[in-house]
Amino acid sequence: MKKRPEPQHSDALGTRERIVRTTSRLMQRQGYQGTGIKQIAREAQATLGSVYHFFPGGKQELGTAAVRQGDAEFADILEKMLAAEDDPATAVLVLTKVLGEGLEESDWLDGCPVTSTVVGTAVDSPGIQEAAAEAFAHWRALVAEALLRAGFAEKDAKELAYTVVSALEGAEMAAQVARSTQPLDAVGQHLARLIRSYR
Amino acid sequence: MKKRPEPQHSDALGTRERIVRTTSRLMQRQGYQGTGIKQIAREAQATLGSVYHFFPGGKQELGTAAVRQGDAEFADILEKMLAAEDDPATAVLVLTKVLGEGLEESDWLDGCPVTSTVVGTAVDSPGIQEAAAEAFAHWRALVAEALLRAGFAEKDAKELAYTVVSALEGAEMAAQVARSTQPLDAVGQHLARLIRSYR
DNA sequence: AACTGGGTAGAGCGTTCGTTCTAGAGCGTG
DNA sequence: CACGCTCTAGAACGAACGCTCTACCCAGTT
Repeated sequence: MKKRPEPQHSDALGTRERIVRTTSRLMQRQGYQGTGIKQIAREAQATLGSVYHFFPGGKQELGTAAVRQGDAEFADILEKMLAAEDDPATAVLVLTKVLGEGLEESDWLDGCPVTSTVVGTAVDSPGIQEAAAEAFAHWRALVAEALLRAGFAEKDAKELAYTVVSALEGAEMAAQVARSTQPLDAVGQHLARLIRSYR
Repeated sequence: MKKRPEPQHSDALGTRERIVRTTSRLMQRQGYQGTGIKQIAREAQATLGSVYHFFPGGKQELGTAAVRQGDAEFADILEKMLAAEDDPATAVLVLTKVLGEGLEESDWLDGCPVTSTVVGTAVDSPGIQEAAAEAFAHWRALVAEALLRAGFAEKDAKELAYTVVSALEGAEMAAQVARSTQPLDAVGQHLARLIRSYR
């Protein structure tokens, strides 16, 4: 009835998967409005027919898929980082360092994929904005869980999670614009200090 | 030789001024790529000829002018808020409240004009990215000055300024996406706490 | 009265946009 | 072998894009 070919070799992903990843990567760099469907098809080595076959909702559906892809990718990193350190303050500090390195290695091109995709789309495309809200809520939940595990009070954990995720977003953007890791470094130090002040 | 007509009535600004403000407002909502020059001309009640007369550099020049406009507008608010309170921690807290109110009143449409304009333009338009970097540095300097005035050590003031501006940016974006002032409220409380921890 | 130049006006250029549409390749099932 | 179905392929459409261009208005100067 159904077969599952789907090999995970880097270049041998299924067409749908290739389209989503390419969309996410392109919108991360050029934003939603700056990314064309024909460019996506070209770079994903797919055709327009395939793109509209898998995403009949057109560009908006591609955008939400890209946001969800970015959500999942960053949630993976976040989860691993928070699990690797017993102290959440240290985990956040390490995370800012890792984000800074990634940004610098991409020559300051690859910021937060969710942010770049959602900015400037709220008006005409509520689906994308919702997916982005879900992504932020998802990340916030991961941070709050880690704080709870470390013994923080529930109220403190939830409020700190808002600040941690917001500050990380802002610092990544500021670092990208300034082409410097300084915003991420400062935010890392201060978030660690803030978290420790609740122990 | 020269006369200065330039009345400051709301609708009687000079054409150039009208174009800049309209561009800034539109790019704040729709981003750089999502805003067309013809739309700018239409809404500014100017013609294409006038737009290219004042901005021969085309869309990129309009974008940088819009970013500088946003820079100046927010710097005004920031300066007044920091001057109105003796305690910088309180000033930041009040600021997050004000930003939240502004966001809610615009039905979550008007986020940071600099952020929305610069996201997704770094690749092809370095001028806009530079103007945005200058805006962030400008705001950072205002915050650092206020902290110095309040007696903070120079190193602490500068590092805190990075975190305050980055966190505000991130919180405004998060609030806009979540359609809620919660991110701004949490960041306001935590930034105040962080600043106070240095006294 | 003639000239000058900053500013206004918008038709039109070539290009790209998102989307639609028809045609066909490949393949497991009747 | 023919059928149906998923997926690939890309030409074509109308609309919008950024930008160029010529023409014109009109105050100030000579």
